[in-house]
Amino acid sequence: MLKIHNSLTKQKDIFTPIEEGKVSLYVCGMTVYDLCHVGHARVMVVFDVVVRYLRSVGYDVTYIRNITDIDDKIIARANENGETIQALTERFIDEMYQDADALGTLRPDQEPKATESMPEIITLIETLIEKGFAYASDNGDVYYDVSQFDEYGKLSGRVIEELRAGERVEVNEQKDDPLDFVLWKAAKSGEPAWDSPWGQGRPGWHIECSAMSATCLGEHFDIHGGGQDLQFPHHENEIAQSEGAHGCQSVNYWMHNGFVRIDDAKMSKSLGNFFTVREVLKQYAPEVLRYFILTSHYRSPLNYAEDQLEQAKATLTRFYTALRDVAAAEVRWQDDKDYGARFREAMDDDFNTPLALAILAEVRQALNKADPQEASYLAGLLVCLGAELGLLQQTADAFLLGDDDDSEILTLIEQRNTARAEKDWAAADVARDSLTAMGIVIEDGADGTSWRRI
RNA sequence: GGCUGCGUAGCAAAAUGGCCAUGCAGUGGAUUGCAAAUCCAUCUACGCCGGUUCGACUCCGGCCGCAGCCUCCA
Repeated sequence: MLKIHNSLTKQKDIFTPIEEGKVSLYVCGMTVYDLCHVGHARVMVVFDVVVRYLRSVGYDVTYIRNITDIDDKIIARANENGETIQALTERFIDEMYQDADALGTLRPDQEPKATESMPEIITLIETLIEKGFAYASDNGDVYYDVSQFDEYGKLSGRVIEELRAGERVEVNEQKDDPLDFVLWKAAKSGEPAWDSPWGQGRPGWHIECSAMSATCLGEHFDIHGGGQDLQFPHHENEIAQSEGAHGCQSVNYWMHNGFVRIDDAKMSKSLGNFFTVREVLKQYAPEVLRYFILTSHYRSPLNYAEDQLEQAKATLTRFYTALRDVAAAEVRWQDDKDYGARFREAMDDDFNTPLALAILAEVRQALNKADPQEASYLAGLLVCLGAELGLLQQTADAFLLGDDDDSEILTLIEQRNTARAEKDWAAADVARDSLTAMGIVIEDGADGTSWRRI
């Protein structure tokens, strides 16, 4: 029985889909004006695992992740760079795919873009005005009237009066109330703009997700995900918009993943303390980053540190070492009564990937001890369990050896083995020292010498 | 100030009212020409103070410390 921690109820709820056997999932994606950083990687990997797991236990999942391709930052960056908004966003959408693909994340079923959803966005704003949840101001802005939505604050646990007391909301003369938020922004000169009943303008940030989720998944769907920082105000506002306009509950389960931190501070663009996925992948295999992300539960903070990546790398090396030279059998983990059952228990408990990885480690150890027939089964089990986490899907050689030229390595190994055959240990060690200097580790086994890169 | 969440061994990270997490690192042993890999064994825990209980890392209360949100942010 799958349980999901629901930000709306603040507890683990038993997951019951709206329509039996089907799951509709919407995840807030990237604003495309720069490269993805490790925080973005976490969202991608976490929800990738959610999708993989839900599918593996039989759900027909529709996975939507939007792309925000128009907003203040995009406009500012395009101006800075002296390029068009379209050129900028297309470039970074392409970069995003490079990172997402490297990390082995499955493509969402649909990736709606804000700029391609204008009719839906405008219709939604019109509905909100008709129903009295929104008002147009003199300058062509349209605002959501927070006081009209009784349940405002239900997701983030906020109370309107307290927000007002906070006094940190900037005063804007166009708004009736400082807490009201913008649905449609009137265009300033030179800004990209779309026609609307309120004049030329562009959508506010929150409205696009309400429009696109309803378009792709309907007015009421199962799971909405995103980073914890989106819980307020973005998701709170999304609820106000969707539920105000549609008059029904919009989302059953809200999932929020924790932050990536550096030195105990949130990794963020505004603090400037971020690593891009691209930078990390220069030094580590994508699978290492993915493994690192999954070593922590998705709701916990994840402290980014190089030695943690080294640990992840060492662990993966052991997994692939165990898989090396074993012909993996075709196995369905769902049929395995021991490890498979415990894996399911772990994942059913709000996607507990650290516990799931502990079970994979047990399989690995059993595999190392097993006789050939059992080994083949356990290797198959390991690979198919790994698949649900997006791990262990390469060949052992691809991970351990890489695909750089290895002729020199093979020559040295041959030299060393010739020396060993003659019991010329000094010469053998010279060859090995050369290999060590090249970052190569040698392993003499019963049937020959194998090697791997450090 | 308001609202969340967290504090587990050298590092990372789970579960659990009474028994093993797990990974990386360390130590001892087996194995090896020596290594590596592997196996066996093993050392380090539950922020502090009270309470509930036969028994608490686990439940309750207080304290301390940390992070996040309240403003753009995955």
